[in-house]
Amino acid sequence: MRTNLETQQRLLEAAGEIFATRGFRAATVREICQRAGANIAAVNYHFGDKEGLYFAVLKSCSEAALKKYPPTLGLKPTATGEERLLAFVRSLLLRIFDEGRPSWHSKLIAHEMAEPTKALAALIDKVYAPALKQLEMIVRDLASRPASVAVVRQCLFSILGQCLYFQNSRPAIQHIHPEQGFAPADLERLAKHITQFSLAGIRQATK
Amino acid sequence: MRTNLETQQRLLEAAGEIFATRGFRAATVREICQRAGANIAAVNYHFGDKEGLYFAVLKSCSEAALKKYPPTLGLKPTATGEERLLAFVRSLLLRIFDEGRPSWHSKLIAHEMAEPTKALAALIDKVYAPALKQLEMIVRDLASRPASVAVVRQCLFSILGQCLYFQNSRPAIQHIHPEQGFAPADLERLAKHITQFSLAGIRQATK
DNA sequence: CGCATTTTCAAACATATGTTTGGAACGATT
DNA sequence: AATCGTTCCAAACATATGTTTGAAAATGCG
Repeated sequence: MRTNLETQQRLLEAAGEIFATRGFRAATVREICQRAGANIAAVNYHFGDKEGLYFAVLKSCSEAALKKYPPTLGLKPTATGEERLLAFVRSLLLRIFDEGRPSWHSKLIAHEMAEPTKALAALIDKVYAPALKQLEMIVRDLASRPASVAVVRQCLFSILGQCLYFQNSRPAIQHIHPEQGFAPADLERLAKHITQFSLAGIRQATK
Repeated sequence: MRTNLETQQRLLEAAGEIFATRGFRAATVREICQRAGANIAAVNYHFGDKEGLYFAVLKSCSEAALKKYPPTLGLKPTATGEERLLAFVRSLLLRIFDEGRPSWHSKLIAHEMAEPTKALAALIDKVYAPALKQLEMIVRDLASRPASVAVVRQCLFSILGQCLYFQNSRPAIQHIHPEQGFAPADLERLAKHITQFSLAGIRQATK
């Protein structure tokens, strides 16, 4: 009962990376098994079929991402709205630019958006919607005065859009601005910019 | 010499729609030919291979999008920076939410970002980079004072990100906010929000 | 019309890919 | 050591897909 779990684990690892880079459909079971050092039949034996493996990968990566960058963000209850916004933005950027599972998670979601599978709805409910809800609290807190649902929502879109841009347009960014780095210091600068930019935007939208 | 062009045209139409929804790899020649009412061999006869058809589609869709929403935006030379920003944002949103070729173009780019093909670099140089350059002029004009390259760039990212969010996360948006409409009036409201939000952000970043 | 070129078509081909299968190897338990 | 359930594996299978082919149909032209 050890090699069993080890093989499953290796498959999850290999599949996570390959699904993240190629998407569900373009990823091949053969490539996954080869990288995992497993037989071609291993996927069907351990996960039923390719789709079962994919769902398991999504589950595994979601949990890994939420564990490495927990929604609480390690903030004190006394943190100001601005601090919480910065923490939210920073954690999102860190997840996007991380190497390994957390970034797989972002890439998997990106692929789902471009070419949805049956897993999309559940993934949104489990990961995407809670993050939005959390951001909504922050924005309401930062608003100059009680804001309408529509205005708050537009601010959410503006903030999320600024962060996810680096997920969804990275090839273009790197092609046009090859000198732009994304080391931790760069990300911190970026997070601060997005936070300040959004703070001004929120105040403008709720003044 | 008539049916010839007609078949090529039908193939381009059908392929545009299918490549846009499924991406290059997941789209099948058979489905494209069926929708175009052409024989399976038509793609290879007229475009060499599937990739040739894909390149032709990209070219066709780029031209169609730039023709329907030209970079000049129909603005007077006397337009203020704010008007030009609004026009830029609006045209981008219109292209994203359009039905037909202009939206195919956006979707094709989105697929390229998620799973790049050999066409990506040329596509960026031809379409993406010029738009960025144009936006850069607007931002520099709106800055409170001469801004560094880095600050301007971050503002570009912020604005583009807000717009492209609706391209790259639409499934999530529609799932979480099913009541959110995207009729012309909604898009106008959205464009105004993004413009005002960004205006405040730019001023904050360049103060 | 007669002929050459172009275009269309049904079928076949070659390859890739998810899945199944029957048996072998393995590990735990008695 | 013997047995039983689990896991692994090489091979085969079924299907999907891009491409090719050779002939038929259509088209242009004198």
